[in-house]
Amino acid sequence: MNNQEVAQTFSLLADMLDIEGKENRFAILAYRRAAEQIANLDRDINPIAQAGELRSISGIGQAIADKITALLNTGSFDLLDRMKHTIPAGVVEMLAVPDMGPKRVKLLWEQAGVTTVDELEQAAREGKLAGLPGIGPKLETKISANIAVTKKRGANDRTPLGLAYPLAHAMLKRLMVVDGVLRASVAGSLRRMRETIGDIDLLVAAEEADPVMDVFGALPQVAEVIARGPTKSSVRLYTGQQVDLRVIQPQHWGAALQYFTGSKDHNVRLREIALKKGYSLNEYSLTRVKDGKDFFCHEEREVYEKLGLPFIPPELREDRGEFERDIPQLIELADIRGDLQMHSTWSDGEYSIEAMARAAKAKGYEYILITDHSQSLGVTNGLTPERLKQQRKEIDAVNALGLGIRVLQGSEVEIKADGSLDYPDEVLASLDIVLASLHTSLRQEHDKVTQRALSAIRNPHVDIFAHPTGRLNFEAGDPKKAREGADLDMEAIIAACKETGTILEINASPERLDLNDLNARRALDVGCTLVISTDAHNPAMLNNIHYGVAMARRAWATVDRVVNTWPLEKLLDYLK
DNA sequence: GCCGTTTTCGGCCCGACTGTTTTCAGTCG
Repeated sequence: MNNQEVAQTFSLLADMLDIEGKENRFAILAYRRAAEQIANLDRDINPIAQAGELRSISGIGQAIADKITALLNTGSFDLLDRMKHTIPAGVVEMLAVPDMGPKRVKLLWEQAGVTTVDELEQAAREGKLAGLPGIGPKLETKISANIAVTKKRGANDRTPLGLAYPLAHAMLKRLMVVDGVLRASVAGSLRRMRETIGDIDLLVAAEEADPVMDVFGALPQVAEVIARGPTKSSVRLYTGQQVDLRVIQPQHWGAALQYFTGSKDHNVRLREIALKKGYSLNEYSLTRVKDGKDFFCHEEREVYEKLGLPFIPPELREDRGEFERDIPQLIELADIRGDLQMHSTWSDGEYSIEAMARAAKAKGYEYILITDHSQSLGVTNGLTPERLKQQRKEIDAVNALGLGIRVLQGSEVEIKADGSLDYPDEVLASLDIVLASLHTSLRQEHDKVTQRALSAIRNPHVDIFAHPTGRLNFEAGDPKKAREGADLDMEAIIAACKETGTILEINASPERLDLNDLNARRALDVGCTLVISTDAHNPAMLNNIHYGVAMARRAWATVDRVVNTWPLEKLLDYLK
């Protein structure tokens, strides 16, 4: 069982206990916290369990550690078996329908015999829900509509960051120019730059909420207004996402932005710390408990300052150690000096080398690496060794133009299905920097694909292992199309990169984000170096670099560990 | 069920909105 499967098991257990309604609610909360910590773990839980070190994970005590051990060894544990026996799977699935929580699910199951989402849909349609305790005609209609939305979107359908980000900023841009709006920001998981986003959260400061709410509800992206109160509106977009807007008074800005950025677990920890220091924290202010005095925070930073904490950047607010460890000076967008993966018309890029160089110079870069595909990747017009030589002449010519940016020749060399590279060593040796990556036969079984990657990493000519897993979060033009990455032994890959000095790429293309934050953090913990590259196929795509920087920040990366923040001389020295 | 720079026992974050309610329960984040 992998980490996500273990986490889902405890989340399921908590759901079942919630519905049953007998267990102490804090015990259920403990199961949920454990699930969250396991999902956020940057290492495989199996070796941790084998070493008997599960209790070193925050939120896991002896009881849960024992359950995890049994789960990993036997596939289940007693309480899980008992609960699965007690509560039908279809009953738990009803929780995925909005407005259906544990109480209503239990009510419908026990008093109306509803045991699946389909039966719930039918019961709602036939008017059998209204009249049950606490349920009237409005809720019945709402549940019916919610089921339709759930079925259309799929239960746990989070939106990839790269789709949610432009959507949210387009809406925010419109809200910012509403009369009376003083400040506006995205919040929630989008501000933390998580790789997937649940609901989109927007925060606005204004004296009057109504004009903002009016514009919000009438935005062209909005299909339906779900809720509207004096400070909060929720809408559903045509593209399926829910967007929550909070409008607050300007003096509440700092506390509100902190609160709505989350994560939930981070905020719970922060409020616990506040209470220990004598303050109660909510989204409006810090309140001193002894005399009820309110301390407003105009800036988010003041919330942390008042509690005696360093400012914690949004990307770190996941309860992954940010309260225990020193907060380093994280890498920033402005630290990037060059882009070490991009394509030109020599293979499948859309612009000439000169055009890419000029665009990179305009971004303030000092160097770029042209990394057109290698010969075996036919669909991309990959380069033969002969064409590589011709390309070198063109690169020399571009460098002779005096554009103020250094253009290097590289290649994104295919790691073939048998683990060999697509160019002989003497060709690789002629390149300034060599990337190796997997595009084909990604579905090879675990050991085979891992060995294949390892043999490339161990080739002394290979400098960078690019978009390591090969996963796709979505595909431009077809957002629903995604694919899992190769089934790599990431721990072995990271160890080999550390041993050989091979650089691991964070591919900043929003379709990839590969390495993701957890893998990148593990790589840094082990001592690897990283590079953040856009894989641009046109000048506009160079701007995707911020997604990669965000992943690196979520991995706690500092400039000394990210090679394309270095001056070119230092980078080339390192590669020798 | 977890946890401790007040605690190894007694706590465990806080508020908005809706629908069903004559004062609040349920859901959500």
